[in-house]
Amino acid sequence: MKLPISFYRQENVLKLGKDLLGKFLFTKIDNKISAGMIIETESYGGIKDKACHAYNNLYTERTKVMYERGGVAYIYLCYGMHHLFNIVVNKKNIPEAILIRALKPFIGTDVMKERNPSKNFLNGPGSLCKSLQITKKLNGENLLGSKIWIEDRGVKIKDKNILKLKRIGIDYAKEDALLPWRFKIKKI
DNA sequence: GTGCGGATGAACT
DNA sequence: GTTCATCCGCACT
Repeated sequence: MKLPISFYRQENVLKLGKDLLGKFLFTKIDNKISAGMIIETESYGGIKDKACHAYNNLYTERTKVMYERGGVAYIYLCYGMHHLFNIVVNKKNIPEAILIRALKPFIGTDVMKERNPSKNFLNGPGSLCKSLQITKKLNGENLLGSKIWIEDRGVKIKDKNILKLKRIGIDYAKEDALLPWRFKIKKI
């Protein structure tokens, strides 16, 4: 079943980063469904997090989506070539989001490989967006809609099987770059 | 209008 | 571990 809106409105972005592990991200683009299980996330903690685009309450055309109520998609272009998909959480005007970094194939593997022939087609935030055809067109899209959504299929990840690691590619955030806000399912 | 740096990926060693 | 392709968005003038 689709995650209810109340899930996204919770106020603990770190708990949500962990809770999203084992959930399933779906897209339906051009009438083709593809999906994967979320196995790695990173939490971005609002105006006090130097790694967050909304640090210091920065409000621009790009970041405004993060100020929406939880339950919408924040998608932007990085390095001029990669789309990155984030889940906006918490209340309106609290700009917190969770970046999806990796998925495990579930549905529509052939379609995904066709869109992204690379070996790591769901490993890495830019790669998985290419495979699921997530583009800026979906920026601000409601995650309970019919184009992009997240389902709970009863998979439970125990806390002892979750690795807590520092986030990647944000060295400019100085001390915040060391925060263990990346969550990953331990390989069994 | 202009300058500059980035929440990356792929292909290397 | 390294390099580099490649261009949007932010902050300024």
